[in-house]
Amino acid sequence: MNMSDMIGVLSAKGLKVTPQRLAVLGALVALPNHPTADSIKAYVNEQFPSLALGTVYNILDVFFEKGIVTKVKTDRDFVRYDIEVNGHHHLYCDECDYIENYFDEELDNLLQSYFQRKGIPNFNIRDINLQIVGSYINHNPPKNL
Amino acid sequence: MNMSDMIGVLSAKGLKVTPQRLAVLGALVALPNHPTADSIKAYVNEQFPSLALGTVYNILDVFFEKGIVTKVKTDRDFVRYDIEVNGHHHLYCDECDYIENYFDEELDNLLQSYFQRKGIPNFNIRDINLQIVGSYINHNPPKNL
DNA sequence: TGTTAAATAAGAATAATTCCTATTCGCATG
DNA sequence: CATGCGAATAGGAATTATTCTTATTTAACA
Ligand SMILES: [Mn+2]
Ligand SMILES: [Mn+2]
Ligand SMILES: [Zn+2]
Ligand SMILES: [Zn+2]
Repeated sequence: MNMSDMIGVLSAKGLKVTPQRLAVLGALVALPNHPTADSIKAYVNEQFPSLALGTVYNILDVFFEKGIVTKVKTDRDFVRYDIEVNGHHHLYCDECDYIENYFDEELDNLLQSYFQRKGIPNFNIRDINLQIVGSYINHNPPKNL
Repeated sequence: MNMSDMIGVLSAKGLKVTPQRLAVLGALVALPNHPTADSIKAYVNEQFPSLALGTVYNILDVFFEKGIVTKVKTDRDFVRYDIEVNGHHHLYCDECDYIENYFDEELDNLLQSYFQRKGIPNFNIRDINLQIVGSYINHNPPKNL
């Protein structure tokens, strides 16, 4: 995603294009591991020292409301953000805090047909996310959270 | 789960049997909706006013370490606890904060054989949890979080 | 270029959770 | 049953992720 793509993302949602928003969007694209607000701030601050943490939260909230990011559920006490808004699943590493995206159309079709056939009484399914927990072989995770 | 079952659970893990631990265990059994530390305290305090919130957290931590409870991942800023430690999935209601257990052996077999066949490169799967997001028809959730 | 509503910076406030420590208590031992 | 000890608890302080507040700045548009 290049600069004009990012400007397009913001404009398309009716958001003012500001350097702060572009920087946060760029961080979300650059950081591979579902970053926290804090790690986004740290990343952006290298080039843009004046960005305040409160502003990062404001921007992420707006992005969330507009569907530009999603939040990733963990059992730790902070939220992680995800620039990938198309439905996908996650690999959770047991041994570190790495969370990797997992796309699998075949799996999605399998699940869809399973629940279409079987259903859940009294419940309307809108979305299904798998948390695949385990560990990498020869794990060498990126440093950034 | 009755009182002697609960005493058995604690003893089996080498934990001292205290009234506080029994009360928290009882609350976990009684509260159907993956309660927070705070709602466990509120529930227990009705019969046991002296139980301190810090003690609830201590006890839940010990239970977690011993595998008596698990933590349920949400995108809100507090942790919810689960007395059901056997592998299962969750229905997340869109419209309220209800989280219901979902057991489905057929589904588990389906997933297991799928991943046995397909695998994930460089990753060892230990556990798979589905977050099934949607809404109940005619929803009338219990009051307790 | 000037106007204006929206966005930001900075710091205070909030709330879930953790930490600290004096006191209490379960339980093993005699 | 009494004693002693290490573990557990109560209560409050500390921490920390997140939210709130407000004065200042700025992007967008006429
Ligand atoms: Mn993701
Ligand atoms: Mn559960
Ligand atoms: Zn790892
Ligand atoms: Zn509901």
